[in-house]
Amino acid sequence: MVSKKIAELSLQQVNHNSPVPLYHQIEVDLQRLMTAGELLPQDVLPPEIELSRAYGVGRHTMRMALSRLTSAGWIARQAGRGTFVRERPPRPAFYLDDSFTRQMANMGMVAHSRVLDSAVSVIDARSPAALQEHPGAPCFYLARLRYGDAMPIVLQYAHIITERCPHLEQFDFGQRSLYEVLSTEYALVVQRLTHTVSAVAADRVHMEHLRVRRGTPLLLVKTSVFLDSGDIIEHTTSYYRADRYEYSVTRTGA
Amino acid sequence: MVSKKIAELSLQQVNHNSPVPLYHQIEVDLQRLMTAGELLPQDVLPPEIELSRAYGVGRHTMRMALSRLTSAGWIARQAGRGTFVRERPPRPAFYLDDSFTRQMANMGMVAHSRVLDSAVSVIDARSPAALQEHPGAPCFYLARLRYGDAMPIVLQYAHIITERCPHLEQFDFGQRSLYEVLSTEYALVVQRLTHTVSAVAADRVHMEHLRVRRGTPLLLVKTSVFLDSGDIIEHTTSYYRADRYEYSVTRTGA
DNA sequence: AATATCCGATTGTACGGACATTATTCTTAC
DNA sequence: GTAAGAATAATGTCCGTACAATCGGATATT
Repeated sequence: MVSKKIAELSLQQVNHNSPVPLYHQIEVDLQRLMTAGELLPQDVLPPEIELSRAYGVGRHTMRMALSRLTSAGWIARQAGRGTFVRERPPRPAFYLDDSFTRQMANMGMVAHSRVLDSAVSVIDARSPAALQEHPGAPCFYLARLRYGDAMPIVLQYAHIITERCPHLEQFDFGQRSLYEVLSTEYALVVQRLTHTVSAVAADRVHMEHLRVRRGTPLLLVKTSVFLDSGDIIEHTTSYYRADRYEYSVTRTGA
Repeated sequence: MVSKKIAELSLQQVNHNSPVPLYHQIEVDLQRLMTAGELLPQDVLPPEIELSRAYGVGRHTMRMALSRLTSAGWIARQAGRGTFVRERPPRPAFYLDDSFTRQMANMGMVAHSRVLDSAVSVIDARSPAALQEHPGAPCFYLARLRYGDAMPIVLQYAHIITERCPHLEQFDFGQRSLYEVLSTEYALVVQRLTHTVSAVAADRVHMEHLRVRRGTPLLLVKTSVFLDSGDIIEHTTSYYRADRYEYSVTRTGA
């Protein structure tokens, strides 16, 4: 278990005159090496004393940077052994891209979807409960069956309120994520989203589309998306095949 | 905005010969003052230099304690102003134990639980897959049926690796959360936790304890808790009655 | 009276050194 | 050969100092 040599790493020199604290400049630089693949999971960093010399800072400053990277989950340290690069560099807790496409890609599957129904309408009493605060608001409705490779995975019913993003339906959401379109085309910022996960037994509609037996347990995920104005912009109800999909979430420490 | 005087606080002296780091002894002492009400939200702590003198430690050690209390959410510091006691002492985003109790309370129900089985053992091949990286590690096993009012809600199987927290079983987790005990008694910091949610059909064991019919869809939640050292410390498998419980999570954007 | 300036209090950043603790590796004794 | 012990290497704890940055209030100026 030999540590990386200083010479093997393209450390970027710190700027002692910058108003940015030295420890933070070092944090950013090491994060760069880890995201760029110059430092890989399981790799052992050079000892802090060597790093401090290489960066031209005191040991205390170097330890400050390493300690903060430890709290943030980038690295783990063990007395007497060394400093190790952690398995998965922390990702933001907030995925703004289409998580279904991403998860399928992670599992080595190709995601695609079939539109079952779509309509431009308004919010009325038959719309999901989460949207009832905006009766009469124009909305875009989309029912899709989404596949991983050739297997149906999820049946999704999406309602998007188009009051602040007219003609949203013109975009191709096979290519772009909703969040990306809202941000670049309408300058709308997603501030918060909530997921509520439950389990239900498959009924006749699910049986047909997801090709499961009646009563098979399905994951029911309700997603609400809110803008920084506080208004809800999207609500989606999704029925996942529980045998082919897991909902997972990571929380990183206070 | 005048700060508390040292004389007004019943600081407990630290033990310089203890193997417990001084900064951690101070952390625990200040937490005691805050939970006991001797220091209230909005209160301003004495300046770090006075505190360090009062505790008989160097400024660096004092800052270390205050810095850790800051990360944990107990206090907030502002250059030029002072150190303030935060509004709500850190809440369980994290605490397993506590989160069930809290959720039941939110729904106006009284939570209690029945221990079905508990044992001190070691990780072996029959242990959950998530723990297989630590074969032979000592662990504490706890199977519980948890109720909201008189209704069974969830069947939980918890494995806690006690390698770095021996005799963890002596604490009463009806009163204290796992996170709080790890933090104050063992100076261990929870860095990350992951939840994986799936759905399964009730089998015979579930039928009996949760009092549901065979095949009823249940929410299967697997929780893994990791320390800042990168090591997993706990894994819990929970079977929730989906008709009485929803898993929900909110993500707030950058 | 309003504005600008200074000053003291407090936290933040950064340097230095000393010794302790932990894990690994190497040596030695049997 | 194996096991105990010694040396080594790494992180952890703790102390000291110096100066910078920030904030609030007091003072001085207009």
